Amino acid sequence: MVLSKKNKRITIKEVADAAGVSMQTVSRVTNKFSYVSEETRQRVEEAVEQLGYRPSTLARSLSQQRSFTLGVVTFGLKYIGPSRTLNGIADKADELGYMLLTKKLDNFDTNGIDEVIESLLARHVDGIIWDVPEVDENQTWSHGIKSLPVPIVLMSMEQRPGYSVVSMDSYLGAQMATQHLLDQGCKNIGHIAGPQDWWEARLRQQGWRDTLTKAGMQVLDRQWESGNWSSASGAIAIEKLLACYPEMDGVFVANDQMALSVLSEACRRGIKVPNQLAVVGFDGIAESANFYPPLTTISQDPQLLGGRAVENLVEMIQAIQENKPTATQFSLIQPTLEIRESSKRF
Amino acid sequence: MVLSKKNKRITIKEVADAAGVSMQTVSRVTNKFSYVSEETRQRVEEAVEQLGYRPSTLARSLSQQRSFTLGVVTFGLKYIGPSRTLNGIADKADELGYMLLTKKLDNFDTNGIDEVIESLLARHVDGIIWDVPEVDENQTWSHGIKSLPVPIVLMSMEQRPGYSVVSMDSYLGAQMATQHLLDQGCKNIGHIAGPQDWWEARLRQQGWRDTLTKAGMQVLDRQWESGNWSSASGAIAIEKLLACYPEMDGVFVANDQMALSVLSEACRRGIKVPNQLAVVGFDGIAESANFYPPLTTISQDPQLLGGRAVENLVEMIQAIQENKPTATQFSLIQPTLEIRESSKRF
DNA sequence: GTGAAAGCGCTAACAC
DNA sequence: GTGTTAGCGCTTTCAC
Repeated sequence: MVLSKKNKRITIKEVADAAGVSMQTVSRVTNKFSYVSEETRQRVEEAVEQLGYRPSTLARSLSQQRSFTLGVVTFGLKYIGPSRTLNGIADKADELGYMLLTKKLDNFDTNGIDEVIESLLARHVDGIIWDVPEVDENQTWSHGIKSLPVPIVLMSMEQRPGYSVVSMDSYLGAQMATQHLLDQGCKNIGHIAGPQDWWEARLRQQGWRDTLTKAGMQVLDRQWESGNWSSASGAIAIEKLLACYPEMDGVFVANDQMALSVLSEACRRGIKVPNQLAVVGFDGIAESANFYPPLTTISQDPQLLGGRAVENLVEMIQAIQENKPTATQFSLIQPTLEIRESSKRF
Repeated sequence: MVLSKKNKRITIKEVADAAGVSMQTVSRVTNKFSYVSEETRQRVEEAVEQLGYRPSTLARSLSQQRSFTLGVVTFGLKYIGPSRTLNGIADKADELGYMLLTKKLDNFDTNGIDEVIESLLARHVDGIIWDVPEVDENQTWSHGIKSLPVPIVLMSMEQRPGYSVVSMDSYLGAQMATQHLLDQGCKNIGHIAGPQDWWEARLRQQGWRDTLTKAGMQVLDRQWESGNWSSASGAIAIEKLLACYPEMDGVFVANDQMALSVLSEACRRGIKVPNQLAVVGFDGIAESANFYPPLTTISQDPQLLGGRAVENLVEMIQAIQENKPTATQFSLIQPTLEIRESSKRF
């Protein structure tokens, strides 16, 4: 294959010349709207066809000061959660006529943030979706980005004034999970949490704790352990928990990957699930329905989550275009309880 | 938050005026290279700092006819495999100074293809990575894209003249898996395949079949079933297989998700893994180490796969810049056998 | 070393 | 309806 640098783009000017009209007229034809006589339109369309002309969105972006491109910053794309969200973002962006410029962040160090944002702005994105979980309270965000020239939607964070945020209601989900275990007659409900510097992990733990307290049970430190979301860490956590809290008859695990290890360990030790130990996970990954036994879980819809973020962002972009004030929103997406055999005692 | 349309960008001209130099000189400073007197450089840098000037990559792309942006077209981003590959692509792109314009394809209908490619070209990507599995032999690709103005790297496809392709050696992996089962003393080795219109699914099946044949065993139709990669489909497949091929003492499953269901079903029926049924999966997803029992699998490194695609693409881009001929490459990435308890009979 | 002019491909604003 | 002019923000080329 020999591609030469010379492989020149057909420009609007060439089309104009070929059709014997001005560039403006060609522009009018390719952008629909504004009237052009049927005859002229025909001639232009022919020229376009013949020359194989494709308008340059890039040039248009520069001239219009609008790129119809959104910047998306994600974290941990190699995990299933974030990529499902990205999938939701991509679908909705497509639907609304935007493309995605994606960038991943690998660690939470503050330096990278500016750089990432700059690289997106340099390419004139119309808005930014920030899907990097907040770790270590306020460390990550709130940082320096006081005044961005484009709107931004933050994902999976606490509500904060001046920003649009889209999050899943982890606290509610945790309550639903724990209450479900109580309803199943569990008397000693443990918890395997996510990394404690993640906001969502803390929320899930709090939901568990509060629900037990409200039910008049006390919560001891030996009743919970934390992992790092991975199955491997779940395996370690459940071992410790079984040792420290042997009377445990139900456990709420902060994500499905870790719950998988709980089920595996139960199998290995001959602990009967759900009768000796009822298990509830969180996330609702597709595979959880085929764990053994099938896992009861708090199911969230990342498609919806990502879609909502795009909707909010595009709303803001449009408001700016029309010089209206942009209202920030806080969207809390509700999870649902998916009851399966791992917890069904009756 | 009130963002106004007026939120103007600082341009190179403003910096030039502030520093009392020409635009050209500012450009020389921001782009390093080419000499500028130390004194002038200082003044310019100060002005840049003070005004908060950030060069517009967009404008530069137009003027240089080079965007340092790669287009990536993926399929099934919601699954873990494709997103791990995307992750690898993102990492390497970052390393080499490119950004990613991502687009997802949802179905294999040919119409969408042109449109997707056009939308990338309209934004002047320097090259394209096409990570859409080939379904229905030749249907998807080979199509109309006779002559793209930019280089492209195809992923997970057969070698084809005139194109650079990066694929995993599924055939080899399948052979390794099957041979391993033979080595463990299995006499009746079944297979759960992926969807038969996927190239990789066919390869994996062929590797299994050929290995058995070479070992002097015959392969009957009732020895295999196919699913659609999902755990749910794996559950159905293993049920059928157990019914039709009851003497089966080993099974090679085309991906880990489906293998999960095999393990679950075995557990449910009290079939001992690996002694009554040895199981080998494919992909090496992180969770497979925490299945019960831990799954032996053919592990592939999507990070490496994606990275290689970017490397090849960037090489081609650079060759074009330097007006050298671009050589196409076919890269086959080798998988490895990860032996765990699900197959370890001795 | 530094600057002026032309151009990348398109559209907004205003003429006619 | 259609054309002209002047940018969008930068780089390239060629003077000086």
